[in-house]
Amino acid sequence: MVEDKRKLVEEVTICPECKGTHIVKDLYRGEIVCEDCGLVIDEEMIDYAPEWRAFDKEERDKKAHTGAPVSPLIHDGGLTTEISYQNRDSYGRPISNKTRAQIYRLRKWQRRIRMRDSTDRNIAEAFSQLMRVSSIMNLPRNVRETAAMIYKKAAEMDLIRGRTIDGMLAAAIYAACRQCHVPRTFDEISMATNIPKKEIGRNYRFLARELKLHILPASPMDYLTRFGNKLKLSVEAQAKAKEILDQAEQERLTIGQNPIGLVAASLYMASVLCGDKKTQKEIAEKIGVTEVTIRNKYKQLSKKLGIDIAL
DNA sequence: AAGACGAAAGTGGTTGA
DNA sequence: TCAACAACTTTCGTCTT
Repeated sequence: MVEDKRKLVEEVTICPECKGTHIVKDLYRGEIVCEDCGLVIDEEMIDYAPEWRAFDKEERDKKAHTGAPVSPLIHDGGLTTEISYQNRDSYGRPISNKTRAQIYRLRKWQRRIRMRDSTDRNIAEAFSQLMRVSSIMNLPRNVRETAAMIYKKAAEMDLIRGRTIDGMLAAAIYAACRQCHVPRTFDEISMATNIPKKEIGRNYRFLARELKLHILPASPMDYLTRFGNKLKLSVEAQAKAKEILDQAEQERLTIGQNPIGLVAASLYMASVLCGDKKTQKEIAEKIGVTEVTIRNKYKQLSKKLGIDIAL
């Protein structure tokens, strides 16, 4: 089940930073990394697979983007059968107890089969959306699979009814990212799915409660490399930021704090300390918190940790 | 003029009576 | 059920480089 997620990359063989040759593709985090110095060479791994899934030839033919489109309007073609609740035969005569019991069983199965159909359709719809979104977000395979599992379970427990497929899927993706320790922010998922942050959060809490997902609170560390890289911060500055976070965690300053805000603050401090300064505004924009939060957080950190970043 | 600062009011969620 | 609360955000006027 768990095979080695790190594979050697053929194309890039020499690290531009340290000239090392141990470049690995980390499928787990969706990054290409130098094992010697930790430089993330590329985090945007392109997925060339089609955005749809097919399980047999017929389905493949249907889903390929050539040929006539499948109309969403002809789901079941109106072919489901209703079994009447009046216990009378087609001549209007009452029917015997024995046949009545039989018909009762038939009705029961009919209901079950139809319900299966509808949740299957729901899941199929969600999965094609999942493939689209994970392509946009470059989600690693294990996250996609986790998201699919979470959604499937939710659908089978009938938790989707009354909520939108896309909304619940967004929450499942968020949960999967957290569970795999490669968290994305509500903002990032919101951008990719067009679902408001509010709704993702609400659905996520609902899912976590109903499915009893034991997900640990996200650590600021989980965001560090991704955001550090996004800001194009130097390797030293990223190491410095990690140092600051480590210290903060030891001093128990991180509990009950928004990990995103902490990462933003630590990156800001590190950027100043290492002479690779980024403005509060730039960091705020890239990471998705406000300048005010960065300010408050870094003031708090520098005071409690005794780190002076006088300019 | 850009960047940093911080006060004040608003937001959505949690908690505890 | 509702008010108090903690953590963040938005907005905005002011200071600093």
